[in-house]
Amino acid sequence: MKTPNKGPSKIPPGKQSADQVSELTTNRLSVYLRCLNALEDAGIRTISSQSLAEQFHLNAAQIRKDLAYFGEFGVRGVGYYVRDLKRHLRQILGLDRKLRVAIMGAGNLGLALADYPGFRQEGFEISALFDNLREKVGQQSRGGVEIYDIHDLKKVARREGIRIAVIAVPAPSAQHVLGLVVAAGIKAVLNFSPGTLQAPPDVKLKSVDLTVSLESLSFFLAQGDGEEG
Amino acid sequence: MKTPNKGPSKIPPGKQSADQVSELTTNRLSVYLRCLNALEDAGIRTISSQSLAEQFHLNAAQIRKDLAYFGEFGVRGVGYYVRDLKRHLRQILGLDRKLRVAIMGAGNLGLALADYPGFRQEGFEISALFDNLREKVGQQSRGGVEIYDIHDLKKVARREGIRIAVIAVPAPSAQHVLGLVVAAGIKAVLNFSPGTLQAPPDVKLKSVDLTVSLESLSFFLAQGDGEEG
DNA sequence: TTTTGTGAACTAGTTCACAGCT
DNA sequence: AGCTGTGAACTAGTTCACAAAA
Repeated sequence: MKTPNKGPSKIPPGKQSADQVSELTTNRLSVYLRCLNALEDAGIRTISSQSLAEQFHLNAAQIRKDLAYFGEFGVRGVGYYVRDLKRHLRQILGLDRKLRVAIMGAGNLGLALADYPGFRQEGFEISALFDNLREKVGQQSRGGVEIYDIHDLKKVARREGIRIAVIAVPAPSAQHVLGLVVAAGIKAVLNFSPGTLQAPPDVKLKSVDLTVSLESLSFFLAQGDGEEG
Repeated sequence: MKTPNKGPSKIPPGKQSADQVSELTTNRLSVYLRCLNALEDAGIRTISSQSLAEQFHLNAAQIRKDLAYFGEFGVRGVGYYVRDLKRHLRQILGLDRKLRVAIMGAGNLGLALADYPGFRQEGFEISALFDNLREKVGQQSRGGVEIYDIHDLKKVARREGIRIAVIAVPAPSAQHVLGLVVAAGIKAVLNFSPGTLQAPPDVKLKSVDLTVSLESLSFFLAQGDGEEG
């Protein structure tokens, strides 16, 4: 037995044990889903972890292990049915329903994200932009996303059923805006502002720090310039 | 023995051993640098790893260990001199010179990134946008970044001394554009298009995958919805 | 035979705890 | 005394390798 910890109940076949699954694993599930989409478009019906790994430069054992956290989706001697596994992954990732997203900040970045086609796929819908500038409120993005006054966040979020907020405001307002988002009952936040934000423990905050990314590239270049001639 | 490779020479005090430093460490160096900037603005001259850790929710031992890869910057009994450590970090990260950046793709996202203020700080300069649409070439972003024809990448990159490319083109063209970037001799790439790209081993490719980030939030919400009432 | 699912081994990353410097 | 720098202990994550299923 592998789990001596958890009291009496062994986890049933339809597991969903969730908490002990690392974020690295769940991120990879997204990647697998994308691979499966490509395979299905190519007319492939069935795939082994081995060949999935080869085609997309992954590790076969890791794929199997990641999937095993959530159930037994494969068939020994065969592999995985593409359509089946896709359905399971979409269900695990919560993509089997429409998820509504608000973007905080209707500046350059916010407007770009509102119309970003990658956000539209797989069940996400950008429902609203929010800003505090009078002249922006009432306008809409090129793609047709309405800009609301940030003070109406709670009302609009409730009405539209918004579950995710994207923070694309200048760094100095980010913590304040996060506070408004949390107060509106939104539990999942994707933050693009640089620097660390403080969120309550029941709120999932994921940050994309463009400064850190760029500086990491700078480090790489500095190494190359220093060493080899 | 785990490292039978590295011959005799122990690394000298001015280390810079680079390769064996993990990316997690170098990413944290960026974070430390940002913290130090804040401290200096606040007029703090000296800081211990302990209080740096407390103020910014980090681990003191990890800070010390991260810094120790690159030298001995602290003073026992005192801590680190803020200004000094800042200078060292900027030098380690290669931020002690201007780094020129090109953005591939003058769509919504590319234009937003071109004018993104976070990119301008710490020695980065957005020198050019590139697109393949005739009507965009010759225009410029609101912030004044010129849009060039993507076929002139090699020429412009050489002339302007561009060291970093940001890929903000639609997913289907991303691999092709990466090829052009590599052919232009650019060795560091920040990719915003979803999906995996293949780059030669001497090119550093860092990807920001917005789809994966959003789906990770979706997973979190799905867990919450499933479990608790 | 093929390929999964998974314990065991391994590798990487983090935190502890303390010797030694100031 | 106070704090760094660092080996040792610990924790997390990955890969191996094989028994069991189809």
